[in-house]
Amino acid sequence: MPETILSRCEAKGLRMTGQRRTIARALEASEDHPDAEELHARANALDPGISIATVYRTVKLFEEAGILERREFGDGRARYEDAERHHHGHLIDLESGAVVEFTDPEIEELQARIAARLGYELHGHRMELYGVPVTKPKD
Amino acid sequence: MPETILSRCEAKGLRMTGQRRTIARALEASEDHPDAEELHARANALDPGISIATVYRTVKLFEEAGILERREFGDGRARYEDAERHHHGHLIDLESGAVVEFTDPEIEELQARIAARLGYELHGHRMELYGVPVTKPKD
DNA sequence: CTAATTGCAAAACCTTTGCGCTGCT
DNA sequence: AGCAGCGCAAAGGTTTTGCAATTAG
Repeated sequence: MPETILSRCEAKGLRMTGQRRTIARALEASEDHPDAEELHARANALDPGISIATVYRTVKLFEEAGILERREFGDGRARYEDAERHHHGHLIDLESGAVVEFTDPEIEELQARIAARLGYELHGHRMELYGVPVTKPKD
Repeated sequence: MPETILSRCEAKGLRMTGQRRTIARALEASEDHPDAEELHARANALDPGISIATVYRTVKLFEEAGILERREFGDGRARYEDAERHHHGHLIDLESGAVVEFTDPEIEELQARIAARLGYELHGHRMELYGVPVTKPKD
């Protein structure tokens, strides 16, 4: 189901204003992990007049709705990516800050196994392991 | 080789002042991941009069020397731990912020394998994978 | 003795928030 | 019409930095 960010927002019952739609489109078009300032620039390139405060409010809204994932790679700024994109690892160059994205067939399995062993599901909380939100293995 | 933080600092040729020695002792005594404010409190409990600015300058110094590892768990503050402690994963409760520390015999191996596949060593930079600095597999 | 280090306070960042005004629904 | 959302600017929290005084080597 290749749902768009917009359709997932609507499915969650979020009120979709012009600004939110534009920010959703900017995210949709992003293959990388933009921070708030970068996302602000990309959204304004599509449709000018969106304030940085609205970007912050919107990514927080989307993140709490499970549509976005917020990441911190150690440079002090939060970065965002579509939560539906296939889970992947991030190899970070600590000197240049470059982020190399990759997928590994084993990491998902290992992650699920470790999470199960640690009994994360007992908490009923969202958990993160290796910087990646934990999803319940095999429903 | 159970070297102390202090001895590793000396081995790296760092100028060890009274404040740095105290901060090193506070870190040595920490089994968890204190942030700057918490570390400041612990160091001052050992020997009062250390400013928060010195704590920040010292953890940055130690981190650049490879003695400490800086972590970000998503709450906006950086946290620090002894780089020599056995590598472990962090399962983070996204609601409470609690950090569950664990070791897994497979993660180290998987990490080394992925890093090698991605050719990280070609860059000659320090890299981080899954929030853990990459160490060269099998020298 | 000389250069590195410290404390203080100010500044620099990133992010959040209060407040009127705008504009969906 | 009503209320959520918006932009602006101010405030908040964490980390960094300029400067004069201090201290390590």
